[in-house]
Amino acid sequence: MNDSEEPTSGRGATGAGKARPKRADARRNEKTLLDAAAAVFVASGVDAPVRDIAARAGVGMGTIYRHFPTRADLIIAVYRHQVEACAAAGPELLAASASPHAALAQWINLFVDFLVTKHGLASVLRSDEPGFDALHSYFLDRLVPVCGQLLKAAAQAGEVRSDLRPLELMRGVGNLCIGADTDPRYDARRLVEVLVAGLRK
Amino acid sequence: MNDSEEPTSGRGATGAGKARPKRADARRNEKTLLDAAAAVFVASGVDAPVRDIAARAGVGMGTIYRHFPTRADLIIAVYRHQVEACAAAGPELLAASASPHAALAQWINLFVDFLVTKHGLASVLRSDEPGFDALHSYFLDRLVPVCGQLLKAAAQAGEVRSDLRPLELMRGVGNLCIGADTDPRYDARRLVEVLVAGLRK
DNA sequence: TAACTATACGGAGCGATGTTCCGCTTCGCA
DNA sequence: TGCGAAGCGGAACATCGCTCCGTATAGTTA
Repeated sequence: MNDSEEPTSGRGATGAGKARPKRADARRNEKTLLDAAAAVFVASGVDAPVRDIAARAGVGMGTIYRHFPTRADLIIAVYRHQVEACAAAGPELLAASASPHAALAQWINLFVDFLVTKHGLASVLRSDEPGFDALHSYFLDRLVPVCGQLLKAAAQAGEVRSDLRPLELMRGVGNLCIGADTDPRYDARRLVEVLVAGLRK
Repeated sequence: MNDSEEPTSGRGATGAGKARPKRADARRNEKTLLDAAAAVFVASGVDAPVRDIAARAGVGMGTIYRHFPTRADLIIAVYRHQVEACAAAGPELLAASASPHAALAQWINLFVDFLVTKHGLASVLRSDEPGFDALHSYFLDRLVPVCGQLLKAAAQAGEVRSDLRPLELMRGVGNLCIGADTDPRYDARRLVEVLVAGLRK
């Protein structure tokens, strides 16, 4: 596919005309912005103000918003690689593991580790906050099918109940991870483990 | 206890001097504000702007903030009765039910019903949002002990695993309820049910 | 090399929101 | 009836996400 970090959707919306390549400074700034955003997210959490990211990258607000139409798009771009990796791990685990339920559990662990290590990502994943639909949708669109595959395999093996949709499971796991990074008394991993245990028939 | 709806903490902070009673108009306004807030919360969700509540009550911003130092304090005051009722239901269920695990499950259902019917309450319950510590703390302080009692009874009866702290269970259940009111595809009740099932030894 | 134009940039500014501040009003007591 | 303290209203402040538009520059072309 297109290997450049494009914000949200393919750009070739209007007809077949091949899109003009971006100017050199624009490409440079996009990279700079992604790096700055990643650094700021680590330092201050995913909720960090857009202004901080712009300042860190040494660019103006306008620049950030031309490259990433929305705060959510920037977050998506920063974590796209890791989400893709997580999605790819699903089938691999299923193939490598003897029991589908074990594969499901391992895959969910992967997802939880990802969420828990990104300060505030889980919080921002919940749909309600306006403007974050794109973020929510991206995660769900990408991961729900994978989860569905694992869940279906486990259900067919008779290992788990079959009345739970992958969407619900994913959102449940995501929700359980909220706040795991700010309160040491709250161990999201363990709760997710309990949830996954509850899946068993 | 003190039957007046006091914002956050007992007011008699400074020494033993008995606090002067509030002026009549102040008491009236407090009631008006609580009613207005409850109505606005139902209509627009718990995230409704403070200005809307002030407008609905026909008072200025200053008035709201003198009675409730923070948006969170107002939310607490509005839902205090129901939270207390939920807390009181714990021991009753434990006494009435044959199996402690069943009592726990029923009690959690009560809590989930409460959360799910208040638009946006669950979202606002997560600690991270600054200024909402009070809300988070109130719910936890009030309900965690009750949950602990039920959990302990169930553990002692050998019905559930004993390595999960009540705080974690409560936060997990609360988190699972986030977004249940905005997305019909997400059934929080069922997920909580799965979680509670996972508690079983 | 020198114009010239599409592209990109910067940051002031807008609208929303939570919260604070302070001059004015009103209650309730003497 | 007067007066001080309690209470009130809402303008104003700080912080957000995001938009707009005048200016700068990359890259092309003569």
